[in-house]
Amino acid sequence: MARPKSDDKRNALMAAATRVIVARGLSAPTAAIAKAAGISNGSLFTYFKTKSELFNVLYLELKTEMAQASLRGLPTKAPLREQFSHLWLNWMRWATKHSEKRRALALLGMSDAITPVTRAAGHQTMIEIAGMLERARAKGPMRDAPMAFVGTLMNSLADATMDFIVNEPRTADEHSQVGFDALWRMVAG
Amino acid sequence: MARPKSDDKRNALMAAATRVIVARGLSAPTAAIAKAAGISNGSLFTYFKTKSELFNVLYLELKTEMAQASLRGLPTKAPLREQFSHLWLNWMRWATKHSEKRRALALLGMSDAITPVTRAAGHQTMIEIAGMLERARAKGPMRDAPMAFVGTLMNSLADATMDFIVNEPRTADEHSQVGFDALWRMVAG
Amino acid sequence: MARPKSDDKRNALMAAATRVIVARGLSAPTAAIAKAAGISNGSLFTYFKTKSELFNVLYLELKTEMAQASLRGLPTKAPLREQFSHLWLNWMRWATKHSEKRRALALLGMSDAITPVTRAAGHQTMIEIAGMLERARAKGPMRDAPMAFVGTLMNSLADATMDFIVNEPRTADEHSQVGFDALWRMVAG
Amino acid sequence: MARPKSDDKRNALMAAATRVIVARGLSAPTAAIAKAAGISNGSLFTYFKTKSELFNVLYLELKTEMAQASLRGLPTKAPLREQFSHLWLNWMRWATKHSEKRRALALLGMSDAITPVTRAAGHQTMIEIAGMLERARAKGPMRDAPMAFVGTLMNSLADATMDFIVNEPRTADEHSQVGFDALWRMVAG
DNA sequence: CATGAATGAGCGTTCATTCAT
DNA sequence: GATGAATGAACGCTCATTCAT
Repeated sequence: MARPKSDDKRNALMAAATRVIVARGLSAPTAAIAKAAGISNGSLFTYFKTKSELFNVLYLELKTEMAQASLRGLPTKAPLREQFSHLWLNWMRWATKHSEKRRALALLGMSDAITPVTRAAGHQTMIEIAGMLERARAKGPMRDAPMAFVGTLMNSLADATMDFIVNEPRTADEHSQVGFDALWRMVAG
Repeated sequence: MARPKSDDKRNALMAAATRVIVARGLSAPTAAIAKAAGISNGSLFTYFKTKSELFNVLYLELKTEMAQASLRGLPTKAPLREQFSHLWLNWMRWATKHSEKRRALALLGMSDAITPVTRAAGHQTMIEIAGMLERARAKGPMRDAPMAFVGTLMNSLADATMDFIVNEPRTADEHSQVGFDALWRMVAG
Repeated sequence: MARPKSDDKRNALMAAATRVIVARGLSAPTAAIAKAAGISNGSLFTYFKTKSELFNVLYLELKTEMAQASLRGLPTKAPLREQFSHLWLNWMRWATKHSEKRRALALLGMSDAITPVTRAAGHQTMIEIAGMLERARAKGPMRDAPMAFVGTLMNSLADATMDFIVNEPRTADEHSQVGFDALWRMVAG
Repeated sequence: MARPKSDDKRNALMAAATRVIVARGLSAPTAAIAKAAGISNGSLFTYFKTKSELFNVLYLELKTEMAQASLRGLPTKAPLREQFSHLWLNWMRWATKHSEKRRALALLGMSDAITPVTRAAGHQTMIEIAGMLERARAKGPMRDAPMAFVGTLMNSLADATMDFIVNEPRTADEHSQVGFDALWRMVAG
């Protein structure tokens, strides 16, 4: 496995891509990304065979980071609602703190370049969250709806909440809570 | 007075743009759109000064059509929940029936080409829907949350529901209802 | 001969072309010229088969007008130098007064569109002036140089003088005189 | 340090631009220039950011070359008239020998693409020539005329002479002399 | 492996000219 | 004849990717 090339540069490239995608959109030239990473345009392609590969890897990395941030310090013994609330607040805080990453992730999510395989892997990173959602709705009004649907609804609510709080960082925690309560009402009744 | 600008061609252009955007994304070449509309590449520019203008006009037209479809046959005298439910089902049916338009609209919504002015006009088309939402939450648990936030949540729920039913047209009505119930629980308690 | 179409429009087209060429250069679109003339773009081509033809006709018309203006009121009985001086001042005054026409003429003169035939015809319009030049240098230091050469020199001097006075209309007459004296020294010794 | 930008290619580009501009005018496509230089159309833009920049650089380079050619071997100790004559003949010989460059320079001189800054720099290259002209006319009949005017007249005479001799290379030197004598008579009396 | 020049397909837009009305 | 929409070739420039150094 061990990557043959410099991890530093690879990371610089990821960070640069995040910044540049946010600033210039998905059509950002590879040359701009390389420049922002402090390396030559040609070198980008020794780290990622194509622009598309860079985007896929970045997408997955950001998604993974986001999922892991959500799970940090989960009070495993506490009641479900409290666990879920903890997770949700982690999630929102990550989005607030890393708004650039979150924005890049959102953009990448709608890129044609992201393959179904990558999307599936992205879902996998959230499997624990999905598990909690599953339990949360088990006795609620959505107990008979397909999980895929419920998951979609949760994600859309999370995205909407992020969209909102990113622009109003002052009241971030407050609105995060409002978002969570809304989710819980929706799912657990 | 010479050949007048043809409404047929204009419409063909809009329809072609819708199709081609869905098929090839926002980077769809104007030449491809023109060809799909059965006209020469140059002619596209007698109908729309720039690609960007075409996108803006199309965005607004689709958004307007969607909003109007939602309001069709609204039972103005009925209780609010029934009215809203009617509207929601209309909305979802339009999305199911015109899934290409709905997909194009979603893509256009994230295009850099769409100006703030166009976005604002787009919001206007949904003002009646926003009014109903306002009344729906007036006594509910979200009565103190900013309307902008509640609106965002509703839209995200609508989008998520559409995303889901578009891929499962058989159960569209059923899941639309599930989506609405979720919304109502969230907003009106 | 009698032109079948409106002389008014034809003239408007010439005047418009003059203005537009000065303002936007030789690459001025035919549509811009038509618009400036108050007619439709298509109509331009009923008056001139091609853009090139318009340019050739305009070139010749301006050149003719310039030559005729030079000869106006020529004191045929006066000594040669006085006649020539009169002509030269006429010439310069026309250039000062119709600086747009003069500028358009200069631009047209270097257009690839102007055919050798048109250029030859343009020379013809100046044949009387050439005759005076011929007599002026008959006993002077350039008596053995080819007339074509002497003519070229005179034209270049005229152009340079015009270029100068057009930008300094206040001293136009004075510098015109300086230009003429220079010419006379050069040619007649 | 990778493939360095090749001077050969740069020069090929300049030479090609010169040829193609003469052959096809100022509207010569960049692709034609690149092709004539033996490189790909895209590569032109690694050497010159825009077509306009290429034109400006070429203009200045040709103008500089012309000015330097004029000054080669100037007999600094000789009387002014002899120095000036030497310079003039150098000038005309360069024009005869490099008639394509001279034609391209003339065309570029009337291009809208050439910026005032470039034009000013072009003037600078001829500053020594202007100095000689200044001294030549110091006691002559044009001693009171603005130098800008006298300079314009000299240039126009030079251009006219070049125009003439380029088409008659056999008698080039002879007519160059005639041109110089004319200039001297005009300026120095 | 790093560099950045080289490549060439591709794009949005313009414009002289034609042609339906 | 007048109009202005229709046409399509052409252009300047960009950019992902390759390759010589």
